[in-house]
Order: sequence, then C-alpha cells, then structure tokens
Amino acid sequence: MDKDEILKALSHPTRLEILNWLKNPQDHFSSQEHPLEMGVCASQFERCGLSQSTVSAHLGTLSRAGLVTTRRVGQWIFYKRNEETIAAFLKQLTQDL
Amino acid sequence: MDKDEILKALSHPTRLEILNWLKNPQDHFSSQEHPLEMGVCASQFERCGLSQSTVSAHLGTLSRAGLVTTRRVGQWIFYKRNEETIAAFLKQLTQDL
DNA sequence: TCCATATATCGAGTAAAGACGATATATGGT
DNA sequence: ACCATATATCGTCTTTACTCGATATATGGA
Repeated sequence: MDKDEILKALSHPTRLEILNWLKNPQDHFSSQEHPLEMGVCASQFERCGLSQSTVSAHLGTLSRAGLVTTRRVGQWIFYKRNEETIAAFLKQLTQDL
Repeated sequence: MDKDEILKALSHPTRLEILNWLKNPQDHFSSQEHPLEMGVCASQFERCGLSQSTVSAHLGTLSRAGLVTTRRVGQWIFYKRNEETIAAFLKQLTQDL
C-alpha cells in the first residue's frame, strides 16, 4: 500500500470519476452484456469521452496503485474497486495527514 | 474546500513532508527565533534541500488548497496547518472515495 | 488457421508540474 | 532615504503527465 502512489493516482479527475462510477455499477453500466458482479470491463469507461488507449492508461494507473482489481474472463478484463486497499489508505491518511 | 485541488496538492512528497513537519513544529523547527505558536516561517522549510523559490511555490500550492494558513508578522510569513480544512477534507474523502 | 473483438503498449505531440537563478515586492531598521 | 532581510514572482529549462492514433498481444469463434 503505497500512499504516495495512491495520492498521485487520485490526483486526476478522470480517475476519481472512474472510482466513483464503480461504487454503484448498476447506476452507470446497466448496458453491459456481462453481469456486473464480475466487474466492469474496460471499454465501458470510454463513456468519459477519452480514447481507448487513454482509458486503458488510466485503468493501469488505478490498478498499479492497488485501487482496483482486475479479473480476466475470456477476452474481457473486469475491473472492481479494491475496497480493502481503499479503506486501508483512508485509515492511514487519516492517521498520517 | 476543493477536493480535487487538495488531492493535487497532496500528490507531491515534499508537500506531504511539509504538512507532516507542521504537525509537531517543536520537533523540527526548534532553531526558529520566533515562538512556534506563531507558526513556522517560510525559510525554515528550505531544509528540504530545495531553493527558496521552489519552497515558496510549494507553500503557495498548500496555501491555495487551504491546507495551511498564513499570517504575516513583520517581514515574516508564518505557516500553520489548517486543521479545519484538513479534517473536512478527510471526512469528505472518506465519504466520497 | 483465419478473422473479429478486447485490451495493452508504442511513439509522438502537447500540456502541466517542478526546479532554478534572478528580480520584484514588502517590511523593518538606521 | 537607504539598506538588509523575507517572501513572492518571473523567465527559462527539464521532467513528467496526458492524450492520441497506430500497432501489438491475447482470447474466442468459425
């Protein structure tokens, strides 16, 4: 759990928005073919208006920071919030900051 | 209280370090001529190894984000943590993130 | 094996952040 | 008025981040 890396990952509105969407996937990704319990697959986030490669880069940043988990199913990769890391980060930040 | 601006301000190790030093000024700035109750004056932070102008820019970023307060006394400007804003930010982040 | 789809990575261009020294501004003292 | 000190701002350079289209990789199906 790298606090600095997480803070950098959180310092971009698009990535905050992605994390926020993932809090209630049913409110934002009901059009997804696959059940939302698996997570939300990458292409869904292109609704933010950015290109596929840019979205992939943001998801990579979130994933490297540990804020989301990924799970490959077939040709898709499903993203979920990593609630454990998020909670641990908030706890540490509340202590340290 | 601009959450995005605060997150950006926190996304640099030097600024985190400054905020951390300000938690216990007596542990880090006992050499200061002025009483620490007034705050810590800008030049004290040059101990991080950065130039005067760079330190000033970091302090400006923290101040604009509302994470520190400033108080001019004579030719010095004293910096203190803004505990109210910090607490409000942590509360909102814990809710929103 | 070949093609379609999903995602990642590459290369290049632009924008933003960080750093510096030099200079400007503000204050206080003589 | 002049000089010294503290801080901010300016101009410039370097580095990092963001974005894109194009290409590579991985999977699945025909």
